[in-house]
Amino acid sequence: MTKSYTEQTMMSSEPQDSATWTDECQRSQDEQDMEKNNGALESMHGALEDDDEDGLNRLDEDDDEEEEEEEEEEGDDQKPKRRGPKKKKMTKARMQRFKMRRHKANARERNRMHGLNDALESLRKVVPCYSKTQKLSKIETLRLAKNYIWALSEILRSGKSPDVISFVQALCRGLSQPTTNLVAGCLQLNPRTFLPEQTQEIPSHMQPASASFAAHPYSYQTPGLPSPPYGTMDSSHVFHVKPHSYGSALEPFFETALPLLSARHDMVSSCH
DNA sequence: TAGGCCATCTGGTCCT
DNA sequence: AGGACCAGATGGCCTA
Repeated sequence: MTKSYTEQTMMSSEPQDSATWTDECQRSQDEQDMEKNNGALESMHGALEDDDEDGLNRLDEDDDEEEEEEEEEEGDDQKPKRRGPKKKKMTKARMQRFKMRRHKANARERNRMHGLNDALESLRKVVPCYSKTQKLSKIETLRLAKNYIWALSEILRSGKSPDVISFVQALCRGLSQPTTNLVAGCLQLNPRTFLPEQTQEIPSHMQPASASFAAHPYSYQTPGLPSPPYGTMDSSHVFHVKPHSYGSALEPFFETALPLLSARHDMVSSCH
């Protein structure tokens, strides 16, 4: 899995400076002690994932005698008084507990993200163009999945199977150029056959007149996306399509629901 | 080298 | 109180 990567980053990444944390602790001697303890905390990390409570319990006991010092009586009149709840003084034990909580929260967050990524990976597998070597990005996977769902539901709704070009057009709405190429490659279709000739806000292929599908009701709007490729269908891009066999997810679809691929070779040959 | 993508850390918020 | 979820920040890796 990503274990090795995780471990690498765990080892390499220092605890990031957060304003509150560093303000509170200001690199005190305690923190230096804590940094010495980082090794122990790191090794504890594995145990934490197994729901290790021992460390915490021990720390709680350690902290008992210091727990009650709420204080922080800013006797200093020079500084403006701070609003809000008074901050507890960061004792060594409290800091240790804080770090323990953080490590546990980090571990949970990692697990959560891994679960999310697993789900995304399984989504990749049921969406057209699954490839272990050329993985779709997360965002592209979601967009393609949305288009795929829409295209399939449109087929169900209309009761008609669209032509391949229209289907690919529907799949590629709002996708980046590389992903569009990938989808086309999966279908062994030349992207030029379904991409508009000129760049437009609303590509011509998305207009109902040019496609068997009605206009996409939930088409992706690409509102101010940071990177140019998103949502653009500029046919001036160079297409580097490496045709390969259909994705595993697509095969059953075309074999059962869309028996129109027999005409695919005709179309492809007519494109060249 | 810039930009895209990703994993991780972190603090905040909400919920149980 | 603790966990889940979220979004921002950060740094690493990869590619055009």
